[in-house]
Parts: sequence; structure tokens; C-alpha cells
Amino acid sequence: MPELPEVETIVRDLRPALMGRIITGLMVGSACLEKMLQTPPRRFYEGIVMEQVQAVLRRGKYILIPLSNFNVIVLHLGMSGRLLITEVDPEEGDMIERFEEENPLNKHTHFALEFMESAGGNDIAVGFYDPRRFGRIWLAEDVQNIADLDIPGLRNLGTDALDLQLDQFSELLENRKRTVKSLLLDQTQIAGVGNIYADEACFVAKVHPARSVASLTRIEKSKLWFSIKTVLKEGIQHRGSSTSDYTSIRGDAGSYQKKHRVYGRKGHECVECAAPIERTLIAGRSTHYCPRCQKRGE
DNA sequence: ACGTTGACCTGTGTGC
DNA sequence: TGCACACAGGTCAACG
Repeated sequence: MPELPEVETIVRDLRPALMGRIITGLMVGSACLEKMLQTPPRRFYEGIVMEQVQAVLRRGKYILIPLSNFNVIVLHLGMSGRLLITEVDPEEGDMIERFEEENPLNKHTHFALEFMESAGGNDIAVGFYDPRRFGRIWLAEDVQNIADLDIPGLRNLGTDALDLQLDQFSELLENRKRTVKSLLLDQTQIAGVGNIYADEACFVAKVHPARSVASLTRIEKSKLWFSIKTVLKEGIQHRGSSTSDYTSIRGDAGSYQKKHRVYGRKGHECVECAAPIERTLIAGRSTHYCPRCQKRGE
């Protein structure tokens, strides 16, 4: 589900809610134990309990939560993962217990963190809801430099799409045979772009997603670079795309799906030329484009 | 060095 | 209503 704009929205909401709070509890469901939690639960618990949240950061589609003991909680939401925040009335007793019993989404809430009140507010819990269980959770220990976290996927992560400069982007395209779509989705090259925003960026740049990157002209390269930035920033402004699962930490939907130009619009009229949008498979992923605005040739 | 395919999972929508 | 099938925002490994 979540690509850069969705994860960025989550991080921006989570940051003020968690900053300075102390972690007091942990809930790990059995489904989570098997695959999702990548650090042994006892080690995870001992590495976070009574530690204070120092920051809430994003790298590509990963969420990082550095703690006062130099450990870092790392989260990846996979396809269907959501973080949901619950404020707890102190009268109601143990929040993790309540979370398990009363949360309407509890069947797929496999993991939760509990935070002590700060500055007089109520205690809160953050639940990790993930029906498909592609999400992953790690604890990186004794992290001296946040830039070299030893987590698979993060270790080889490319430059964050929002930080990518045009000259860097052009270099990534040099002498490569691969398709534009597969390059945009490759997290080791560009971090944060997923299936929706790859299609949207190609449309805005008027580039067919099956073109080889080597075939792009200098002007097409810079248009594509600018289009990536444009659609990601638009996505953030609209608090993400909610086409099926994604919601914010308060459970509300983003609105960028209403602005999609091609993604999920198969058979609908192109917003520019009214030709019907087509859907095909490129790099194994569902890909949407306008056959008239995005020519394969040249 | 590529692309493709299947695996990992559950839920939802469609067509018969 | 039931059933089969296609499809879903991500990543990883195996194969050709």
C-alpha cells in the first residue's frame, strides 16, 4: 500500500504524537512472531522498554524511530500495513489489553507499542494493522550513525526520491537497458517510488513506462525527474492515495486517488486527450498509461 | 544485467 | 448464495 507520500504522511502525524514519549509496553501477536518481527521478541522488548522517542524519520518507505539508548525501531508497512494510534482513558486500565479486546481491527493488529503520557496527556498505543502480513519490524541496536543501519533493504537503499538531484538521476539512467518502470520501482536506485507514483510520473512526463531508459532524450530525462518530484509532492499535499487499504494514523483516507491521471483509470478517458487509458504488465506490475500521450517509439 | 515468475498473505470484487 | 478467479500500494529469490 504505502509509497513515499503515504509513509511521509504517517511520519508527519506520528512525530508530534510520539516525540519525547517513553515506551512502556509491547504487544506481539502470534502471526507477527512468525514473520513480521525480525528481532527476537525478548531482545526487542528489552531494547525498547522505558526508552524515550528521540525522532520519527522516513527513509524511502521505511519508518525509523530512534530511541534514547541508541537503538532504532524500523518499520516497513508492506502492501497492506497501517499504523493506528489509540488514546487511552486512564480509567480504563491496561491499554494493550484493551487494544486486543476492543480494537475493531484486532484480528489483523499483530503488533502494538504502548507509550506513557507526556505533558499531562493520556497514554497512547500505536497498533500495526496488516491483513496481508507483508509488513516487517526490526530493532537495530547501538546505532551510532543513522545513515548506515544494518537492515536488509535499508542497507542498499538508493537516494530518497525527494532528495534526488537531476544530475544524479541522469547518471542512474546512463547505459542502462532496463525499462523506465522497473528503474523507478527499484528501491536500490531511487527510494520511495512505488507502483502508483511510477505510473503517474511517467504520464506527467509523457514517457511510455516500457521505454528503455537509454532511449530517453535529455529533455525526457529532465521531464521525468521533475514529474517524479511533482507527483510525490502532490501526493503528500493530499495526504496520500487511498485506493484500498491506506489510511492515516487516525484512520482517515487520503485524497490523492481522486487526482490520479492514469493509475486505476483503465478504460477511462485520458485527462489530456480523452483516449482510453490502457493497463498492461511491465516488470511484473500492473501499469497504466495513455497510448496516445505516451508513445513507445522515437 | 535484464525480465519474468512465483512466493509470501488475506481480502475484495467480478462473473458465472 | 456459492464458487472460482483475478487482483491489490512491496520485496525477495530463483531461473533463463
